Amino acid sequence: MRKPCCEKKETNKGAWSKQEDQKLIDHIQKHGEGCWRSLPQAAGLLRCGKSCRLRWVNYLRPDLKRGNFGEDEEELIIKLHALLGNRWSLIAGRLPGRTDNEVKNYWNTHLKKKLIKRGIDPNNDRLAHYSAGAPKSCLSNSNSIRTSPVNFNGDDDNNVGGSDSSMDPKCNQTSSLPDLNLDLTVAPPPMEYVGS
DNA sequence: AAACCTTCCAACCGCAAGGAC
DNA sequence: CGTCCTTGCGGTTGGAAGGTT
Repeated sequence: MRKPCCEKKETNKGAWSKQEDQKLIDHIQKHGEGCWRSLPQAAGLLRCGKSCRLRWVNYLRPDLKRGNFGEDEEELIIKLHALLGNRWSLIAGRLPGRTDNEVKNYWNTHLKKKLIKRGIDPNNDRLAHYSAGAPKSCLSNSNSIRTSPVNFNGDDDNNVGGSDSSMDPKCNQTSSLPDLNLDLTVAPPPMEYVGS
């Protein structure tokens, strides 16, 4: 039986206070990320490392974009989800400044409904796309996203098609799927995202 | 104005992968 | 090689905020 990550130590739960945020930011700015296990004590926080990591990754990181998703981002999420399924971290990895949690929430609250409106089953969008009835709006309306072969290789940790042998079989079908005409390379951010 | 309902998002939980020993 | 520990991921939940009656 695995021990809970926070043992029975007295740790805070729930929403983070500004002081806690500041402590975490200060500590990471001084020492960098890493060793989340020991970070709370070192930073003087009554939180478990997991909680600190989540707070940093999802909310405090300076490179986070935040704010509404653009249409390009929406379409990209939809396409990536059709290809990858609920692999939110991979999807988020293709959206600079977005976190897996943010993408997941956005999918569950906005995009699911959007797909349903389009007549696509969001739980089965992959099948829907791959069968004959894929709505044009999903796959062909990709002017904003360059069309070229899927690029998942390189030095990226999120190497999808490569070493990830745990990938579910459906993902391995990608090589035999119809040409989805997807480009998953990260293009330079559109101007609207630069400097805002 | 108040009660109730719905939506949204930050945070938690449990599990699995991978590295260290 | 097996076990333990840490990290990261995805699913789920709780509560605040906004909307409706």
